[in-house]
Amino acid sequence: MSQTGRTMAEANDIIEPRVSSHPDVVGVARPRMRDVAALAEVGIKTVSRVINDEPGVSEVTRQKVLQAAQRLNYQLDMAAQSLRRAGRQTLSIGLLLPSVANPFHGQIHRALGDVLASHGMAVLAASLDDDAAREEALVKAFLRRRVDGLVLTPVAKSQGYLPEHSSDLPMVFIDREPVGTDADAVVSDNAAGAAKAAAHLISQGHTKLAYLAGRTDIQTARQRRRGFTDELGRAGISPDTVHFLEGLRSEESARKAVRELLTGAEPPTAIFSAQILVTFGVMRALQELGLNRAVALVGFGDFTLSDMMDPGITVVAQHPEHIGRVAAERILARINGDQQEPQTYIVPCELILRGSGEVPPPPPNR
Amino acid sequence: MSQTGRTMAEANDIIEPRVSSHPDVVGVARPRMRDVAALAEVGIKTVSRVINDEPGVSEVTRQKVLQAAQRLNYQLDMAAQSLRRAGRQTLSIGLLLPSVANPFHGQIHRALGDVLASHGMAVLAASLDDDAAREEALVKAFLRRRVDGLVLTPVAKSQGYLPEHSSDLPMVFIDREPVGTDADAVVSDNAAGAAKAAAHLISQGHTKLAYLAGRTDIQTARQRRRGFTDELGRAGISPDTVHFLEGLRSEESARKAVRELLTGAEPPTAIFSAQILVTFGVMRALQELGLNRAVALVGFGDFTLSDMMDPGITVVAQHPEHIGRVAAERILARINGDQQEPQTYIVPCELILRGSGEVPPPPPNR
DNA sequence: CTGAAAGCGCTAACAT
DNA sequence: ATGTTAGCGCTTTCAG
Repeated sequence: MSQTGRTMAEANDIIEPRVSSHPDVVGVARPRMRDVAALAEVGIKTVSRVINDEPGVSEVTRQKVLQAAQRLNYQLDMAAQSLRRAGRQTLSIGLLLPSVANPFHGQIHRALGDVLASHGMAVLAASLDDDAAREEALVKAFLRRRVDGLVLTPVAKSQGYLPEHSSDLPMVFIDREPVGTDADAVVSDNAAGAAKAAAHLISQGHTKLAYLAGRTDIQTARQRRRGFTDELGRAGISPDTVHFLEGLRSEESARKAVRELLTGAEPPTAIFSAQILVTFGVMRALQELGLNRAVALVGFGDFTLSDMMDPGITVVAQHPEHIGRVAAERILARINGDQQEPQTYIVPCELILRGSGEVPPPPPNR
Repeated sequence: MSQTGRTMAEANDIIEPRVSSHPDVVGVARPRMRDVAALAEVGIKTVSRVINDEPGVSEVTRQKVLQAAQRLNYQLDMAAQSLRRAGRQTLSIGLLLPSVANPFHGQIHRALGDVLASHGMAVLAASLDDDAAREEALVKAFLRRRVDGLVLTPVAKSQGYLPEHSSDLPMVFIDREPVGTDADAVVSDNAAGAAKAAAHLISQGHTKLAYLAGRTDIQTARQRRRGFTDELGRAGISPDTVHFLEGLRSEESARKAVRELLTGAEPPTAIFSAQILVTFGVMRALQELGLNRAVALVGFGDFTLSDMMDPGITVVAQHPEHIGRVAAERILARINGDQQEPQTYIVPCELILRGSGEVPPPPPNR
């Protein structure tokens, strides 16, 4: 009655602490199922059944195994498990964000992580920094780790670098839609949000508007611009009377641009900022010029303390928790075999009035 | 000359696309080293050598293998690799934070992730929400995934739940020191930072101070309080003249507390807030009471737009990037076998003057 | 209800 | 320089 080459008596008496093979590290190697089986005096498969909550084990045996596992502080090795298991899932997904330090994406991460954690799934997170080369490298790194799925904010112009059979790998794009690949996407309703901002400013009586934005090469920026200009059209405002200042890559460049805009000819009476850093730059410029209560401002993207500004900043708020939650649901569905046609899920934006967007235009006289 | 039971000719001609065993998923299973070996007409070990950049392969063979790998879009399976490889490392670490949505911890995450990524290591991140039960559960989940190390912000009163041989698992605590476990820690110099704040307010002539804080049961809060009171002692200010309001668990409770404080008897002329949400509450209360330019404020913890407030908020800034970087270096060192005595690494704080801390006390007359 | 044997994809150790 | 074999810790398959 030998068990894996060791009698039961031996199993109880002789504990051979395998020395860790780690360089410079002395210590006892972590126990394996064999060790638990030996201690519980059962076969290894019975341990496997107990650990995995499979049926077909008597309660007595179960308890014996659980006690042995506890005594040895046994922890299943999921890597080994997933190597053999049907489906071969690793119960992990890869998350690629512009930066985990960015509050907007941090909130997405949080919501997504919570949903996935409740399904026993782990999240591997990495920051891209709008670096297309990194995007490709990190996707490959995640593939080597055999993640069950990928959730990413694409920065590369195209996701054509993905292996042809990428359809095998569940993927959900967030914030931006993919290019050159067909996959689910979860995005804000950028066009409608920007349109709401335009409509709001127009409803306050403004006609001399300015549209300020950052990068123009990303989809979200184009959608916001389209929503804004479409609304101008609906309101019968000629785009010629609107200042479009784009390509503002930093808070500082936005600040300078606004200073020039407002001290130049035909200054606008209301500003829409399509990007959060641009919004910060606009706020600075208005404050410096003492125009914060004289020029209206609506910003795309909410932020902490927006209501503490003078005046409070009216924004088009995105809902990162919502985006994260939907992305989590989609990736889970795909992992579980959902084969429906890839689809883009649109999360609505919300116009939040706080004062800056309700600054009226100056009286028409003179 | 058979290769894994298949002749070379067959290897080239017959491609047997194993069907994915995934439920409802049709598709070709990802290629293994065997497949690459067959295509390149070499042994599997040669493929292993090439893929892992091991020496002892002729350039010609190398190229043959690389081409085959590329053609099949081969990606190494790191899980299988780590199962057999010496050292058995998974090249991943677990990161446990209060919340990945918290900007302070997001910045730590970012810095840590960058350093680790440059060493080919992945980061599994999870949010704890100050839930001790979650801490333990998530640590175990990470252990099952065989992370090479753990970086965590402890919330449990003690880390005694860790397996006895936890010394085998490299661990670095951040923001707070561990209890009941001996491990490296990387923390802000909370005491010195709070002392700087106190010294600054006192140097501005304030003697009627208030100390507001959140939870009192965490180490960082106690250290800040100690630093603050120690400085009072050095300056010869009796703690009896100082209001200590602690246990303010939210921005709102801080706001209310400050309103009562300032409308009550013996109002302070300067406030130190030991926690960022408390700082926000204080700012709100001061603004509501119209006292933002009349009562001095120094807050512990920097935040976006702090300089845009009226007045700018003087803060004791922590350096999350620095904390993250040091934590990454420590966990890497430990993983690589560093056996030195566990140590606490203290990252200095910086007092940043922006106006609110430089509000002078009211003139003594009356 | 239980367990022995085979094998997941890979690398270590040892051939050749 | 290259290949063969065993085995990492686990689950599958199949036999009791």
